[in-house]
Amino acid sequence: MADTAPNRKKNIRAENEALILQAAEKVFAEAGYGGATMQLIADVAGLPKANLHYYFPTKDALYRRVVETIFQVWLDAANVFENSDGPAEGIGAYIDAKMEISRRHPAGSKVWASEVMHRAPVIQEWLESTLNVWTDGRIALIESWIAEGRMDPVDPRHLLYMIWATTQHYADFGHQIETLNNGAPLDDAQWEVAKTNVRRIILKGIGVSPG
Amino acid sequence: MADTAPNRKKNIRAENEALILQAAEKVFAEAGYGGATMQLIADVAGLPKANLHYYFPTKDALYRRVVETIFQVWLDAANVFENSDGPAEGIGAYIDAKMEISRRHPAGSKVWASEVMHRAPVIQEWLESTLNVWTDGRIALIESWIAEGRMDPVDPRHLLYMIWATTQHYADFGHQIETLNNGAPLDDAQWEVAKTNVRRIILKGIGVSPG
DNA sequence: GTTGATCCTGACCATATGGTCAGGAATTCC
DNA sequence: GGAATTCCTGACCATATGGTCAGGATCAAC
Repeated sequence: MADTAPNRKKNIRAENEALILQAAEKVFAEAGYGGATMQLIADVAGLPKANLHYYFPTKDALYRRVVETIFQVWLDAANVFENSDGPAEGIGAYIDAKMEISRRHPAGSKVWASEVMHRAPVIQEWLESTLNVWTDGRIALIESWIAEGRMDPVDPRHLLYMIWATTQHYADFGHQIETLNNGAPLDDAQWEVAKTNVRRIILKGIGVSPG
Repeated sequence: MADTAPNRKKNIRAENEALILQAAEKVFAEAGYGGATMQLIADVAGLPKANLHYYFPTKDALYRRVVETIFQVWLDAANVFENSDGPAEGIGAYIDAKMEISRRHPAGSKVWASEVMHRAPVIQEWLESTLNVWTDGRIALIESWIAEGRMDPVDPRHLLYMIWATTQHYADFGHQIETLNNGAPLDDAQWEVAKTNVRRIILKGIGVSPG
């Protein structure tokens, strides 16, 4: 109680924007863009609807900000790949990072999935530029590993798709997984099993012994 | 032109329902339940909106019928597993079948994904019963293969998740894949590469030599 | 060609939703 | 303490959407 009072009005804007963005991410994830309502987001954030429009002029603007936030998370994880020494470390760590995102940031993953399923009205440009470049870079890296005989000659592109698909599945289809787990979310041990299985099957599948 | 005229009014109901269901699946897939409008579905189907309500009383009823159709497709593919002789054939054929569905029925896959992401308002009961039973059965089968030493001792549940995730990814994230393929859908050869890679990596990953 | 059944649809309605705005409350700064 | 700035919000509006309905068209059967 000694550190909330002092900031009053100082970063009140930042705080409220964060509050709204968090609520919005949750609602957009659970209802989709079309199903989400400003009123519901306001309720989740615990603010009057008019207040949302004070910070974010339109629903679209709010949605865009939510999606932008998700890019950042995605990019952060993507960089694990960069500073790696080889397939075992690079791909293994990337899988771990993406599994961790699915666990800690499931709503973001769902918003991304929803966005792409709806033909990426907001991130299309980003897909064509940043993601495309990133993917090509990673493909080149994987091809060099293949050329050096450090892994099987699989198609790098489809390997990436498999990693994305499998890791994001734990977020996007979390409800289905929960249902098949007697209605309970995966606990720590179960997440560990999931992560280990994904890493092991993929790494062995491409001829890499886990390092 | 000799066989459409005679049936007039005969199975006109069946024909129109099919037409509407097809349009609805497409629209629900692209816009989500909340974003889809009866008007747009009507436009896609080429019928007046009021006509939709003649065949389907509410948007919800129409959506349910669409989702039910998708179950059927899913179940048909699931049975490939049943009549198999071992992991190489059973899992390999299952992967092929699911890849084929992603290719031929992408809208259905998206509707399914959307439904699950929104906490399965329609199919929850089905997830808890049919899917749960099916999954347990397949897990038991895989465990028997493991016990017989015909594949590595992986966690069968997470293996299934990986297969679902990877194969459905080609439908649900089809737009992203298309964008990363210079804006063009995968052609026949590319689909073959995708299928082969998925099958090979997973089968090798679980210690099965493709049979 | 009349009857009964099914199919079709333009016009209409009630509601929900995104968005606006005028006026007021806090807070900071001098 | 008062001026300037930022923040807040209840009440309101225009529009879009799901859904209704009365009346008409079409068709098989006889």
